This record gives sequence, C-alpha cells and structure tokens, in this order.
Amino acid sequence: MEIKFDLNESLFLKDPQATELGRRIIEYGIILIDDIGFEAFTFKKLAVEIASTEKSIYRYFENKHYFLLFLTSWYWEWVRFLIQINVKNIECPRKQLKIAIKYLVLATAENPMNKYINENLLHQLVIKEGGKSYHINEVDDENKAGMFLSYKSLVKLVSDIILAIEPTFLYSDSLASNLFEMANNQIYFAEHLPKLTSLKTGKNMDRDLMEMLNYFAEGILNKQGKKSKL
Amino acid sequence: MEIKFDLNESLFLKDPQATELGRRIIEYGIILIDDIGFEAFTFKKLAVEIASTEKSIYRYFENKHYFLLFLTSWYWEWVRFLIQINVKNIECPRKQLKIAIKYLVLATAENPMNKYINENLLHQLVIKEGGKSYHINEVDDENKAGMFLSYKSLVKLVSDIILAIEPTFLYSDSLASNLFEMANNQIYFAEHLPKLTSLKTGKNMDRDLMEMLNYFAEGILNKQGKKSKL
DNA sequence: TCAATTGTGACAGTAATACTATCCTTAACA
DNA sequence: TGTTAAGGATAGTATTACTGTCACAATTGA
Repeated sequence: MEIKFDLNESLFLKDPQATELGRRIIEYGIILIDDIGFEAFTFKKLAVEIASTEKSIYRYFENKHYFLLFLTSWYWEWVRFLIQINVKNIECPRKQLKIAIKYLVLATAENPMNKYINENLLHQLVIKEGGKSYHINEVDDENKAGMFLSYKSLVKLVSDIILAIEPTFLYSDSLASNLFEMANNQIYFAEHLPKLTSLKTGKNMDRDLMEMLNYFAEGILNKQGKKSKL
Repeated sequence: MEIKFDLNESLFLKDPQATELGRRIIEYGIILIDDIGFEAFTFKKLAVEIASTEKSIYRYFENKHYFLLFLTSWYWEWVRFLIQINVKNIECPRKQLKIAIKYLVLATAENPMNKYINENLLHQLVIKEGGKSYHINEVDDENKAGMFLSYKSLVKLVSDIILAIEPTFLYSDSLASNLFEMANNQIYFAEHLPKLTSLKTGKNMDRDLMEMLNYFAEGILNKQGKKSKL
C-alpha cells in the first residue's frame, strides 16, 4: 500500500512522491538522517547511498533544510490523517482527545502503510530533528509561503477538540501545540537526558507517556471544566 | 557589575569569562547569532566583527556548537541563580513555584547584571536556538561529559519545588522541564507561528505567559493535590 | 634584569560542504 | 520518427570548518 499527501508545493521543486528516484530519496534520506544526524547529512552522502548524483537530488529539493521540512510535513500530515479517521465516529470530545493523544504518541508504532517510508524511523527523526525545521532565521518568510501548514492544521484539529470539551478554555492552541512538543521532547529526554523527565524508556514508555499527557490535559481542562462536568 | 559562573570545563578550551578577548567573543557572539541565526554564524564572521582572527576564537571554543552550549549553559545558570535567590526566604512551595515561573519567563527583562552579556538578547537566542544545543547526534557522549549539567540542575531545582507542593506527584521532572520548554516555545510561536499558540505578542505577553504557565501547573497539581489542600 | 612563558595576530593551507552549470544518454510520448 | 524530460557524468566555485606555523608583545618569575 502507498499513501500520498498533497504537501505545499513550496516544499519541493518536483514532487518526490511521484517518481521512483524521488521515493528512494525519501526512503534512504530518512535512514541516513536518522543514522548520522541532520548536521552531518549532505545530499552528496545520500547520492552515494542511493547510487545517484548530488545534482539529481537538487532537482527535487532546493537544499537539505527543505528536505527536512518535507519529511516533517509528511509526518504531521500522517499523524493528522490517523487522528482524523480514528476520531470520526466518536461523539464525546473527551474520548476524542484521548484518541488524539494515543495517535500522537504511537502514530508510527502500528500499521506501517508505506512501502518506502518507515514511519518508525520518521517518528524518531521528527523527535530528534523536527524542531530544526522551524527554528531558523527564515521562519517568517517560509511561514508566509505556507511551509508550516501541515503542522498548523494538525494543531488546529486538536485545538478544536479541546474547545469542544471546554468552549470557554482560553489556551486551546497552546495546549494542543504543547501536547505535541511535550510528547516528542519527553521521549527524547527519556532516551538521552533522563534527568529531565519522569518517563522511563522501555516496553511501557509509550503507554506511560500517553497516561502522562492525559493526566496533564485532564488536570488543565478539569480546572475550569468542573462545573460543566457535574 | 559582573557575574561569573563556574561552567563545566568541557564546554571551552580556555575560560572566556576570564579575558578581555573572551568576553568580547561572548558579547558579540550573542549579537551575531541573534542577527544571522546559528546556521549562518561562523567564527570567521565573528572574528571580523571583533577585529580578531578565526584562530583566536578557536583557542577558546572547539567549534560553534560548543560555543552555543556555553551560551545556553550560562543562561540556564543565570535563571537558576535568579530563581534561587528569589525563592530563598519563601516557605510556601506554591509561592515558590509562582516565583520560579516568573523568573523563567522574564529572567532577563529586569536587572541586567553584566557589562558584556545582554541578557535580553541571550534569552532570545535561547528561545530560538536553545534546542539545537542538545538535539544532536553526539548528545549521549556530551551528556556523559557533563555538558548539560546546568540545565539539569535548573530542572531539578523546580522539580523539587513541585515535590514540596505535592510529594506523591509522579511527574515532577517532566512538569519542570516542560515549563521551561513550553515557555520558550510559546514565545517563539507567538512571535513567528501565531497559529500554534494562544499567546499574543505585545506589552502583556510576559504577564500572559506567566498566567498561562501558572494555570497549567495549578491544574495539573491540584488534580492530585486537592486532598492535601483542603 | 634577563629568560621564559602566554596570549594574540598574521598568514597559509586543506578537506569538505553547498551549491551551479553543461553536456550526454536513455526512455517515453505523441 | 522526432521531441521532450529525467537522470547521470563531470567540472567548477565560494564558503565552511577547521589545523599549523611563525612572529611579536606583554607578563611573570628567578
């Protein structure tokens, strides 16, 4: 099976999802960045890996930063897709939020849907390198060009669920974005800087993280929501 | 006035706080990174800026990554210092947490204490580039070498306050680190990706952010803490 | 007070990075 | 059968991220 997202066209020069070479760039690009890190990653190294040339990769992406942005956008689209289809037939918004949290934590742990995208590796990549896609000097220009639309729609989806739970809640966007940022951060900390988190790596990490995020979200929402719940 | 922190010695080759040139490297390094961003920043450009040479800067720092780590560590030490002295004579841990939140938000907005470090710019730098200091492939080695001790002690300080409020709380480390990450992130979003946050830029942003963080922290802690509060 | 050390600048050099340009081959398509 | 597009081969450039050597001035210490 294969899934294709309509990503913002500023992200690439030629849609890599549409050609054999493009898909190999994505597939082995993810593997290589995961392996050596985004700083050490170059199109030259990737070209050698897939037995192609630097120039050919430059025909798809202007530079490695846009490539990273493409990968993270694909990931965000994928998480949004998963949340959307799993939330569709649930009426209770509190249950919807639980489901959203579930899929933002283990988006990739189940049901790999693509021949050429390893969603697990991609999740690891977003955890480690995702922030670098928007912590850049050119953020305002790129934002104007629509390069962050995928992340914004994902946050909006969850923010709307939060508002359905508590329509007068003042911080729905912040809570939504923080759930994503926190999830990825706490996983990263657990794996590399364990003093900075209460999460422990291991078999139950995903489940524990889901519990933690639910606990936080419930606490924050109940504060104000008490009246509407009773 | 001047303040000097004892930072981990792995962070530099020669302590830049101790010499005139070292202090100029710090002063203009912060300005330059703020201006052009960490990716475009090079020791060559900084050398031109301060009318020195690339080689001289390399005598203080192995590379620009260690320089960033030095700056962020300095910042974390500074925030910890501020929280510590302002919390000292307060007994109520809930008030202590409020104070911690206050200083993590506007650490630098008041009382600039250094001739050669512009704490405001440094805060902006940490907001934009801070995550890059530990989202790197070498994180485990550098962690072993003690390069992240400053951030860890800061998180521990706040985590302990949280535990004083609610000794049975399971997520004190995660809540503490998330308060820092969230604060910086939400400011960055407000300034560059406003769809991702409920914060608005402007005169009241700091105050609003403090309120938001307090609201979140209280909600999360009250959940369990209710019994001990009544 | 002379010698040794330290800190810095001047300059040179290198491998890798981040591209850009040109040309050629092959496959596809019309 | 002629035309176009995709990709490979090769070359070239400015910049980056360093390392090495030497010279000089100021400080230190014996």
